[in-house]
Amino acid sequence: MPEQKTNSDTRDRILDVAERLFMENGYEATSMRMITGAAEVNLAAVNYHFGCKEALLREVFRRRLGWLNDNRLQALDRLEAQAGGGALKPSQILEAFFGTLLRMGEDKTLGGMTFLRLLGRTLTEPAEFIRTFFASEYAEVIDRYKQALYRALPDVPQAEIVWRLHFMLGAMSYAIAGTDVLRVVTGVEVDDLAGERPVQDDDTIRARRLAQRLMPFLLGGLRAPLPQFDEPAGTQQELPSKAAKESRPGT
Amino acid sequence: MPEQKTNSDTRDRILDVAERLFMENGYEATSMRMITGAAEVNLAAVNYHFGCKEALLREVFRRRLGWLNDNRLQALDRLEAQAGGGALKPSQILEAFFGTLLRMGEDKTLGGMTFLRLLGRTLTEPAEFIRTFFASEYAEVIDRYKQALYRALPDVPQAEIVWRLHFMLGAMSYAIAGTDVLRVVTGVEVDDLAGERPVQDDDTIRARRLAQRLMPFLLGGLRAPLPQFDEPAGTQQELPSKAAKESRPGT
DNA sequence: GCCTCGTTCAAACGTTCGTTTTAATTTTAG
DNA sequence: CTAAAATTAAAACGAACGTTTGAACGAGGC
Repeated sequence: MPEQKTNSDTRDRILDVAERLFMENGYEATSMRMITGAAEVNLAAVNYHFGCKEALLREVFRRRLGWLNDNRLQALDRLEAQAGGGALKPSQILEAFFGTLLRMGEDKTLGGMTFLRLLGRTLTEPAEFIRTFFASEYAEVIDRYKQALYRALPDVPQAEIVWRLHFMLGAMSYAIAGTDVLRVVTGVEVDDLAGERPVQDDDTIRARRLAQRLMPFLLGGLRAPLPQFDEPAGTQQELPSKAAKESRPGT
Repeated sequence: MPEQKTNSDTRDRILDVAERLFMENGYEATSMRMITGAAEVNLAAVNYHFGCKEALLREVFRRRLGWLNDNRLQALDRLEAQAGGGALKPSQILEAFFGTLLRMGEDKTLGGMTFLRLLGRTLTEPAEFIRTFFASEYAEVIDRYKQALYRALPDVPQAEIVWRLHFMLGAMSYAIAGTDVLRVVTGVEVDDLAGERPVQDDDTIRARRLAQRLMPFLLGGLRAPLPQFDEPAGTQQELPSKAAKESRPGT
């Protein structure tokens, strides 16, 4: 019966290798034999320790998402405690949500950029078991942050906030999913551009740079003026009270 | 005279079905037998008409991306002509790039939302042949729009513009990839929120609504204030540092 | 010693994959 | 009309897939 008691390093080696290979090739294109071969364990070890391939993928995520979403909730708790019942600033909320994630990319013991890229790519996988798994893992944290954003932006229709949360998740996932995706479309390495220091092969620097660039973008999008709907039903109000509506970058 | 069952009928039926199934299941999880079965053609017809499965996927995209990127270039040509050598407004550039795409979602003869969702999901596929194919298909249009953005935002470092272009592509792809992805994370249907009229099953309305909400977000992100870099050894604000590294309490 | 039990191992299971083959059929052209 | 070419049909190919099997291994308690 597959029941783990001891902390066999076989189990962890499988998880580490699977995490990397799922990221590099995707779930379907990564075979059990690729995983067990790279991990130098027997082919049957995966089924013994995890049951089946689907369960292996779930476990790869469970061991990381547990930490991630726990810390996200704790970060939100801290903010709300020190706000003493008042509404939080949108920037605080985004920092707690996205910053916690991006900080995982700096810590190899938390999966580093490998896990972040895997997460970004897997969020678009259409397989049903993946979608339902993510839904259950994310349900609580998304609900808490949604409520926080509702309070932080009382003048913005809630549907609009959900849409923008969606947009932000997309921007983050693509940004995370790697330089790869960008290179596909732009044809260049981001790091090679505009006199920037060549990046050393260090996930810490990569993750920190990404965070520094992503957060302003997300905040700008979140606080953008509301769209004007071309429907007969009335005109929407303008921007939420926040400033920085027409701020041009630079200058 | 026999039926109009010409060869191109078989070819197009395969392409239409493959487009839909690749969108629903992803490339790897869609088998030739699923495609030929749903298209009601013989199994060998795919290999006869397209050569192999990879070439089929490429052809599915080629017939759409050709129109898309041609129109994107034409839209940019029009804008630059009427600007008479001057710089364009960022909103014009985004409208030409993303608006052209989103308008495909309103036109069933151009693939409609099915193709848009497929495109959004496929951009993250890690398979090498897909990446190189997209790189060649997108090379010209991306370069043109990049240059236009450089001129439109002369005070913004070019590396920053490339990053934000990346973020915008990500937000768009996720938004496009469907309500599915959002439902995974939020657990709700977007259309059910905040007193919005339930959407009728009409891709035209869906695509138009998406465009109206996405464009302000993208523009807000593109023009957000530039990030402050903490160049010397980490003197940034002390955010909730990594505490409680291995916590998975309750849940 | 022997027994137990969690783990590893080599081998094989049945299924499905993308592709090819061979023959029949339809379309095209002189 | 006839022959060649184009297209479809049915069956089979070998390879790879996820999974299962049953025996062997190795440490710990009696």
